[in-house]
Amino acid sequence: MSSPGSKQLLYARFAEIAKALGHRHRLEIIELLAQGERSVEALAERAGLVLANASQHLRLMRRAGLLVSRRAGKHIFYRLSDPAVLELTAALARVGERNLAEVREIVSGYFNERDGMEPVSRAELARRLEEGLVTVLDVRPQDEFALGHLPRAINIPLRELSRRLRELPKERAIVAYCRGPYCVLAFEAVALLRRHGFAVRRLEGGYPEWRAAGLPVAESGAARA
Amino acid sequence: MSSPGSKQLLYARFAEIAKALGHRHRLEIIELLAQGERSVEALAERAGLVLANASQHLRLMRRAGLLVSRRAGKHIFYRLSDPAVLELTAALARVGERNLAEVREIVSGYFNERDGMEPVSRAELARRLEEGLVTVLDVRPQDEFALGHLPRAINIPLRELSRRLRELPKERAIVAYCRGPYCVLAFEAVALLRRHGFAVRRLEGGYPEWRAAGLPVAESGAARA
DNA sequence: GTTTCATTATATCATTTTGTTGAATGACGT
DNA sequence: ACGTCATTCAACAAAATGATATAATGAAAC
Repeated sequence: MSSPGSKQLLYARFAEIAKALGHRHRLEIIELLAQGERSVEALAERAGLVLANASQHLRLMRRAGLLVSRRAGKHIFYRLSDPAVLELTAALARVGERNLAEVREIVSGYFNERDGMEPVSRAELARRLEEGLVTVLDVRPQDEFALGHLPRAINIPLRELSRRLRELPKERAIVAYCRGPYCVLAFEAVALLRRHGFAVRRLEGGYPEWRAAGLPVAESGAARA
Repeated sequence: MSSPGSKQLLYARFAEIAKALGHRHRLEIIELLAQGERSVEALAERAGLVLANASQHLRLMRRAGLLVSRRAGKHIFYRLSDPAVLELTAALARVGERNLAEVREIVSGYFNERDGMEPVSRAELARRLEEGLVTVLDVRPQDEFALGHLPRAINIPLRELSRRLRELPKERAIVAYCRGPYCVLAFEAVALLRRHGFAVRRLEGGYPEWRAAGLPVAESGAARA
């Protein structure tokens, strides 16, 4: 070919980005960062990695252009470099769901067993929120809720849910959400609440998808260090 | 976490897909397959790989769900499993262009040097095609043209272009295209034709993007083995 | 049924990636 | 300046990946 290698160079860079996505733990870190900026330590703890290992993964993704970091005091905070990163992981998931039998089995097995109902679309929830007809339940950990959440959402982390059921209304519709399409928290919450007779459905996607769609969000203002 | 590992399984699968994209040669193979179905041998030759090596890469991508294969006679033909694969590589490129300085430099260096003008958008070309005001030039190799091309496009492979200039009109606008956004053929063609005084611009993206947008395409009918 | 030939599988080796440990860096508080 | 602490770097072993040569497969042609 007469190509002078510019394409080769570009594709080498693009391949690096793909490689940076090509690890279970790194995809999980991206899911966490989609909730908002976090320190290396917080990410390591949440992802179940030792600090140095998490640091390695983060550095790799930063070099690939997926993440950016900033220093604040003695902590270093990472965040997604660009909303396009979320589109990228969404495209990855879509290819998987449509072309890998095993993925479809996991989804229909585990996830549909917890919630066989269709999720509530973002558009529908936005409408019903305006009408004030629905209680929105955020089952993520408190710190993630603080970084940003749906308007008027109440936060009951999944692990506290069973002992805080009285905070939820029985006569109103509830819509639960968490980190994203493959986050198990909302599925578990829906299964638990249904067993207790609540009228609960799950939101399509999670908080990052809601925000990426340009819908209104709220912040607790608290954690912004 | 209380998660029973379903998410881990899913993310492991998704990571495999990303890994399958994480190699320069494999991205190039995908670019080629975006033009249409091809045999292992044809792909190996076009990508500059030895057969066994190409076969390995293809198998890997098939297992990841990016490709599917079918047997026809003694040849095995691969193709993209899903249009979502193209969306995935497009998302990859977008993250690269927006977040890697080196990518921007290559694009503005090599590519913009050949064609500093804005490309013609697909919508605009579609409109001007209906009005019959434009000559569409496909500079890909003949066999790729045969697999599908823009309506009324004429095919002059780049390597024949300089000795077939008389086939092109001087007084009409020309729009050139090739395999996709990072294919060098159309850039080289535009540079060459401008030097010879033709009024030529480049199409946004290439044939795969045109077809993915749902715009009309033509086939030479020839190569369909 | 044997031969042919495109493709895939296997074996091998060099290279890269991953995870761990412990040391080094660099900003902060005293 | 000094110690403290979060993060990164460096060094290692284990695992994976990539490329090549060669063998095996399996459909097609005779």
